[in-house]
Amino acid sequence: MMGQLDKELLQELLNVSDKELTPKQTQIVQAAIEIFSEKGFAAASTSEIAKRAGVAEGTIFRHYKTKKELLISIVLPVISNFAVPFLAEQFLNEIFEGEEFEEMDQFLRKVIYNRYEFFRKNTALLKILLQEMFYHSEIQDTFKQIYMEKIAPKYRNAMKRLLTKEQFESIPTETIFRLTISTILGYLLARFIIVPDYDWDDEREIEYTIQFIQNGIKGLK
Amino acid sequence: MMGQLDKELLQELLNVSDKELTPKQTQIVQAAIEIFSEKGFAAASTSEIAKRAGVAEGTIFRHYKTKKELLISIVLPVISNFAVPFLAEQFLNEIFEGEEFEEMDQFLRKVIYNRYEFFRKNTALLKILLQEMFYHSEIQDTFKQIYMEKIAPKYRNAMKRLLTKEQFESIPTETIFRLTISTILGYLLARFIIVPDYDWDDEREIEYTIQFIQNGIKGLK
DNA sequence: AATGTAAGTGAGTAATCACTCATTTTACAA
DNA sequence: TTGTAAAATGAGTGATTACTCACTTACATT
Repeated sequence: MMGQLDKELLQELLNVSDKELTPKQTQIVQAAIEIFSEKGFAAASTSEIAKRAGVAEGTIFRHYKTKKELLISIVLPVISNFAVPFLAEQFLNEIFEGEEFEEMDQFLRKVIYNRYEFFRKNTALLKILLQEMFYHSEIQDTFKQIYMEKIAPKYRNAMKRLLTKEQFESIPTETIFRLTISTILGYLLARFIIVPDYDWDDEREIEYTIQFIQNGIKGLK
Repeated sequence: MMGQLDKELLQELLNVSDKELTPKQTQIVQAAIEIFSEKGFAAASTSEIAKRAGVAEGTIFRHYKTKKELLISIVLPVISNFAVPFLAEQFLNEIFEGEEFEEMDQFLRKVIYNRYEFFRKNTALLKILLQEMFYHSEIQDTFKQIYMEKIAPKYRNAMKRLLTKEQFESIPTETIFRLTISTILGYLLARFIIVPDYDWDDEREIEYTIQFIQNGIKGLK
């Protein structure tokens, strides 16, 4: 189960604001991720987390004031990583270094394969995020802030390059963003969270998904 | 809050297998829908449900053996109604009575406007379904059964009419279904559950969504 | 080796949980 | 009006919950 967890993201989780975690604290975070993901936050008990972590229940509350604080410390960093294609300068630069021709194709392919790996490595964390975002305002607020400050402006810049002038001026980028993200997330959620046991032909599905988005956007007027 | 609930669906909920519900039982179901939707199943307490329903806590367990049985009795009928455009013969017949030209456009428009109303009237029920499907195998099993027995074959029939022969034979209908449903659900979930307070221009969004899907599919090869 | 500080422990606590059941209330046919 | 079965009640149950705290252990520094 934990073999699936992205080691880099875990590392980041475990070093919130330069603070080193003790070995037992690491065990607590790992156990919490597993159990929150399996049963949901509300149905997960601190006694079960302590048991799976191989730790006394009191140890959890040495490091986290409440069960909710433990959840938040796990989930908030995931949001930033979720949006990383729009945060990292380098990521978009690499796309625009290629030939002008078929830039949208490159953009989509790069984003989808990158986020595919992210979902594959962090399925448990993303399931927790997906579930709990509806019930915790801290998560919603962080999401909105990152969308407004980081994602939306960067995405708008990317679309200015990738769309025709008429399209960029007449169609709201929010709408194009919604259509694109729905299609990509629809694939990744189906692939890793809703029906992971289906016999997926990933390469084929991703190619169809890229074609679908590209032609879908191209035809908008 | 309950004013939003689809009266027909509620009626169906309240008459599971010809069984009439007592007035207090109706109040229990209504309160449970509200509270499950607000806090999630696991975080909802039977005492709070009883309080909001204006009923003694024991009354809940006169009608439902367990809290979970109450949830299941509420959620399972929603799945059938969720899939209704693909179940009702009449629905598809009306679409195919029109001109051959632009049949796909009619199909998408009819499905989207129909499901838009369904989401608008049953937001609370759909939020419960969305949340709890990941944790209760009864819900997952019912979903899979309805998809395999009802939705998939009917959708395949519809696509046989709406796609070119080459497309229908070369592209898996499951993939086309996934791409179409992702886009439609992406819109409806954003519209009613994720950011319902956004200032939505529904007619414009729906038109773009139809264009996007139609051109997206048309370009698949 | 001695000392100080941080980490870890686990029994204990009050609150809340889903659920039970003996009893009362209600609805309606006779 | 009376009899009766179904519906409703709410105090009570044991189990579980998140969280506390007095105490022990581990470990780095001198």
